Amino acid sequence: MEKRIDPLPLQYIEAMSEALKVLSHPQRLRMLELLDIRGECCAGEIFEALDLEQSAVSQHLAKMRQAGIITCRSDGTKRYFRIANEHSITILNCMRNKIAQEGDR
Amino acid sequence: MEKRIDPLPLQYIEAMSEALKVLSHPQRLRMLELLDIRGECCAGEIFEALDLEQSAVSQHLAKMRQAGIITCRSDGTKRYFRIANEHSITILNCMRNKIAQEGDR
DNA sequence: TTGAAATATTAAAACATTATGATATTTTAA
DNA sequence: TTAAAATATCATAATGTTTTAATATTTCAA
Repeated sequence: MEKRIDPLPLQYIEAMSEALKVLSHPQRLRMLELLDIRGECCAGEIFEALDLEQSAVSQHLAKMRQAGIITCRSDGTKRYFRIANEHSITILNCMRNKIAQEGDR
Repeated sequence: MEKRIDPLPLQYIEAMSEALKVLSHPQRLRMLELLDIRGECCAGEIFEALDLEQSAVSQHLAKMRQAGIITCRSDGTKRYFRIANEHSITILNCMRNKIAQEGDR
């Protein structure tokens, strides 16, 4: 992997900051972690497991879905969610490492 | 690297989301990119290169410094900034890859 | 077809962040 | 010591986000 020389176009910078903004919320991070651990969850499992409001969870899921961070499939009245791609996990793991490293000092 | 089973303590989740929140701003991302490209910049170089307000740049730099994303050293009346650790760059590169991949489709 | 379960949507208040202009501080050179 | 350059701080108006409670929609089973 080579070092990039040119700055990204502004349009891409905006897209990056949008994605990061979606990740930068404690409840959404917890939801993402849960999806990473369990693989797939329906909305009800999430708000029960994390003790959050149904409405809030639904809104957070919608936001993460719009940002392309998670995907969902329907099964009856339930909707199952999972992490959409490896980038979301990369960031999650990067943060885990960063936190772990800070804990070392 | 093994798959993590347990969720991070809430305190760490908060720290993660704080760090991501700081990164999730277009101007701050552009500043970070510039630092990645140039290695080190003083505040004046930054607001000139990116055509931003002096005051805004100073505030953004302070925020990134508090978050441990960048460091600075003084030289005369100037202050030189650089990226503090590899995690910030990892996230930056992860986002670059994500954006690049989206461009492919 | 109706009721119940699961999820989504909406609207408003509460809260947080950013941009802007003005002013303050720090450092050095004259 | 004073002036100028560089950066930082402050106050606040403008925006944006989150929470909450209430309501709406969708799906299936009885």
